[in-house]
Amino acid sequence: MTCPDCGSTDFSKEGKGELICKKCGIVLDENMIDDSPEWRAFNAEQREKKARAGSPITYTKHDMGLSTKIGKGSGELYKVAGNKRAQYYRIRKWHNRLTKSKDRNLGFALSELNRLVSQLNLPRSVHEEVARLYEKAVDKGLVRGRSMESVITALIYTVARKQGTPRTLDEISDASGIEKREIGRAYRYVARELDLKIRPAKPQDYIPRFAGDLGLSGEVQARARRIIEQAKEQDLLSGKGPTGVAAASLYIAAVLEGEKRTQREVADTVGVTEVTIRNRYKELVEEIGLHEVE
DNA sequence: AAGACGAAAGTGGTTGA
DNA sequence: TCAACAACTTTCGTCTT
Repeated sequence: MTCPDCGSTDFSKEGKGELICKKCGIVLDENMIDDSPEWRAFNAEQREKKARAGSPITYTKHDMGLSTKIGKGSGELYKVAGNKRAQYYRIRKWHNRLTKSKDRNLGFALSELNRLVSQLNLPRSVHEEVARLYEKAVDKGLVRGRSMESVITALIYTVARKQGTPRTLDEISDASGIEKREIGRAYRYVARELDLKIRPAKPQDYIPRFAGDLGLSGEVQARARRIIEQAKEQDLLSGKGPTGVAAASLYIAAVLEGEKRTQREVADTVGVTEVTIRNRYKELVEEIGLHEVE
């Protein structure tokens, strides 16, 4: 940022809550929120002690921010009696080997997970859960013979759906660059092995996101939800793709609420074709008396 | 001219023998 | 492993606004 007055880039936070240009003295911002701690520390030890928040324990860091080591450096083990020493060395060697290879795997996989989560705009809870399950999958040796990426993407697919923020296979495939077929395979395999109960995605879960993408109001969303509810009561949805249903109900709701979008617009953002929208839409209009349009 | 509609043929995935 | 099947897509011609 540059000073609008003199073009200088040199600023100081004079006192608290004000941003001042060092060259011409103009006050650029006031009433800023002061996020520095209210306590003072005079050395590293005090800082450590007074800080109330450290980095949280998290599965998204491969060692949860903590890791185990047996004996620090070379000196530590001399405290152990001579005859046991060789044994401890061996234990340490293997411990290191095991955790190193697992760490490398996890480190790489989790950075990929990071990338995908942010690209797909998934909530933190999904991120955590996937990281947790991935570690479990590694421990069970499920990644062998499959690429880490495919397992990660499969888990994202599963968890996102389970937590009510589903992403379509297409979206995940686009973001990860992995074939839908491959994701599907890994997904079934992992779900079976890890004993994840998965139910088909609910059309409702797609509503908020796609409505947002289409710039539709809350009324339209509520309307779309009601349409889906009615359709479900009449058993119109079994076997139908949830995205198609979501798309059609959004389309109808938008028309009814006077915020019409074209079938093409809806189809493109949801990722189905106009034809599918039309088919669902026809069924819905027929079966539920939706003639309050005029 | 753009959007909506629908028929027909093609595709990928599930199911049941 | 194979064939049958339903859902969905692609393509394209026609109708409506």
